[in-house]
This record gives sequence, C-alpha cells and structure tokens, in this order.
Amino acid sequence: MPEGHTLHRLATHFAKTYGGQRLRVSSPQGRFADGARLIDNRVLAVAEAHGKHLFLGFDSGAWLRVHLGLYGAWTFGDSEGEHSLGAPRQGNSEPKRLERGADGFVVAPSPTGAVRVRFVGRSGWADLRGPAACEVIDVSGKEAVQDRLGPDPLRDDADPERAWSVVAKSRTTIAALLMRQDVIAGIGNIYRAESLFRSGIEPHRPGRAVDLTEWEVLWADLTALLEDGVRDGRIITTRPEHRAQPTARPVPRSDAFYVCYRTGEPCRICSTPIKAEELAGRTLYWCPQCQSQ
DNA sequence: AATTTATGTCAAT
DNA sequence: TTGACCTAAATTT
Repeated sequence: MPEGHTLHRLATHFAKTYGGQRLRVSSPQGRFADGARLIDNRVLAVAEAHGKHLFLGFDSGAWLRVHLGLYGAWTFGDSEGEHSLGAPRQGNSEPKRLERGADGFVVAPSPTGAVRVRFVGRSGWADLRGPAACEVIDVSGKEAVQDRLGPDPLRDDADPERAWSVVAKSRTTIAALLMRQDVIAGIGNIYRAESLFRSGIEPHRPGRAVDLTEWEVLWADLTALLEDGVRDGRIITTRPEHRAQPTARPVPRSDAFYVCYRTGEPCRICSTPIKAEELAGRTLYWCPQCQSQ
C-alpha cells in the first residue's frame, strides 16, 4: 500500500539506481508524451519524497512530480531483478541478466498495458502505470506543491510543531487530522489507525483535546513506524508478543496490524471486538476498550 | 467475459 | 458527502 514509506523507498531506489545517469524518457501509452519530451535525455540529479509525492530532479532544472494515488505503481528491471513498488503488482522475479545495446543502454521489454512513463538507462528500466499525478514542473511549481504539504516525519526538515499548531486548535477529530496531508504528510489509513491504537488515543477526540505530550508520543511513534516501513518494505505495527506467531518470519499478514482490517476480531490486548466505521470516505478501525481515553 | 477490489485526492454537489 | 479518476489482478459469472 502506497503510504509515505513506499515513496521514500522509491526515492532511494531512483537515486541509487539512476542518480547521475542520463535517461531516455518516453510515454508508451502516449498520455504523457509531451511531458516525457521535456525530460528525455537528461541526467537524473536528485530523487526525493515528501509525503506521498515523488520528485525526480533533472540537470535541466525540470522536476517530475508523481503521485501514485489509488492504483499507481512502478515496475523496475535492474540488478535486483524485476520488482515493483506501489499498488500490489505481480511478485518479484529472480535477477535476470540485463540485455544492453551497443550504446550501453539496457534493452527494456516491449511495454505491456498502459505504461504512462518509461525510463531507460544504463543500469535498468522503470515503468510507471496508473498514477494519479504525473507532471513536469519547475522549481517554483515544486515549492508550491510542498507548501501545501505538512511536515513529513521521514524528512530531515520535518517540524512536528507545525503539525501541532494545527492540531491543537482544531475541532476536527484526530483521526481525520492525521489523514490530512497539509497537516502531516505521508500518513494513510493504516498508519492512522495503528498509531492511534498504539498511543491509546480515542480516534474521535477533537485535535484540541489532544495534549502536547500525547502529540509528541504520537509523532515519535509515527516516525518509528514509517522508518520500519521503509526498512521492511511493508507496514508491520504489532510487537512480537502480541502476534499469534511471535517468531514467524516473514510476519504473516494476519499478524501485521492491531486494528486494521480486523473488524469484529478480538483485540490483541484486551479481546474486545475491533470496531470499524466510515469517516470521511475511509474506514476507521479502533479498539473501543484500549482507545477509550 | 464481466464484475469486484484495492488504495488517495480532488472537484462538484 | 458523493462521485470521478487512474490500472491491473482476483474473483465471480
């Protein structure tokens, strides 16, 4: 699921695999043909993530902004084999020998499906399908997007006080505030539910009923959970002692969360059935016993 | 072969 | 608060 950890993994992967390299950029599907031309045959200089946005910076000064939205995903072919990041796609395959042309660029497979963007470099290829946003912007356009984003706990420049200044004044529920990307960037439905459970906070409390200490605990926990997500490549929020199989590796999906997708199942701590409700179009999960404060 | 599902954001009611 | 949007894979007919 593409929450913030996935975007930071993407940024790292692009920087590591293609940083400093000249790339051929095309739009096999055609919908991004004009944009692709703007960054074709340029050197990738920087890759960074802010919340759920990926920014790829080129030596011309142009930036590619990608938001995966609902179904977006990148598929890669490089020294790690064929693998993908984003919405669930087919599993990874063993590293294949990359074919290279006389110019040293890899030979990518003929595109299947709706490939919005294709990158081809000397160390691999990358295909983007189904993004909600994919556009070439200049640095002021990038700044405009980032100005509308709250602090991202995975970024060095993140300032939790900025988020707190909104939360502390707001009548909106803390559950809704955590999903607002202009308050805190990178949190999705899973991190929202799981962090509130781990902090013991009742999700319907207005932001202004959350005190500073609780906020600091919540921010620190979100930061740790996101960092784990970047490391593991998936979201796991349970502590081993709360899992049905504490030693199983990899952690089975059924043991990954405290409350998410566990409607009616017994809470891992107190056995109370987990509750779920629609809140602003998304399903909110929580334990009515552990989260009664 | 058709329908459902999965997930995030935004514009229109 | 609801629907539109982007795509592929899983599930049901």
